Amino acid sequence: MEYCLYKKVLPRSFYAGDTVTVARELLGALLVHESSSGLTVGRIVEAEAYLQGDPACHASRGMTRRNRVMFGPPGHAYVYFVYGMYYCFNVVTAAEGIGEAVLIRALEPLEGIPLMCSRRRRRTELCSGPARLVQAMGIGKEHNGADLTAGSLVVCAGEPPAEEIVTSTRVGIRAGADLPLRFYLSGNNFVSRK
DNA sequence: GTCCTGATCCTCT
DNA sequence: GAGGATCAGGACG
Repeated sequence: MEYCLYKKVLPRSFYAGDTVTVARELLGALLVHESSSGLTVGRIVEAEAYLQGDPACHASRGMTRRNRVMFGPPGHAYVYFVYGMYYCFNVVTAAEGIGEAVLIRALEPLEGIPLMCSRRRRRTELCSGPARLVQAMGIGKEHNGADLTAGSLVVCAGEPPAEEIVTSTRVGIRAGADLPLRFYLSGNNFVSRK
């Protein structure tokens, strides 16, 4: 199967708008990573919005060295280290100066599945969870700040999803736990949690 | 400086 | 279902 990658890359303007809208519209889009060890592609099936003024958002208490890419121009990757072991991958949204982002929580593996298996050292649950997909896609801290509209790691438009979008509360947080800022594709088997 | 917490996942029981 | 792995940031003093 072939993808016309560079025709379909989502433009920066896609990310510049309302973060909740971007989070919903990212469902069905394709995350593409062309690395030295091969191409991996996954369809985004689950995402969470993190907003300015939202206590769960890393940027809620202003800019620090860690979160500064969230305040930069939209369409860049914000990759951060959690729990001493794992990385999570976010897409920076909203205008420059506003610290908002969308956490990608799950992908449906499409291309490079053998490579994902070898990176994950398992054959199931390759991309169903934020740290899992980062591992399967070969994303690392070196991608923090990477431009997602050009380069080896990009987001491309996919087919509009046939599934309905379900809204729920976010996973794994305490502050802001009641906010309906998690979105996933109904019935999709690759979502991390129902 | 020290302490604590965390947008997680894996391996047991 | 529970606990461990493992470390950077942020809050405090």
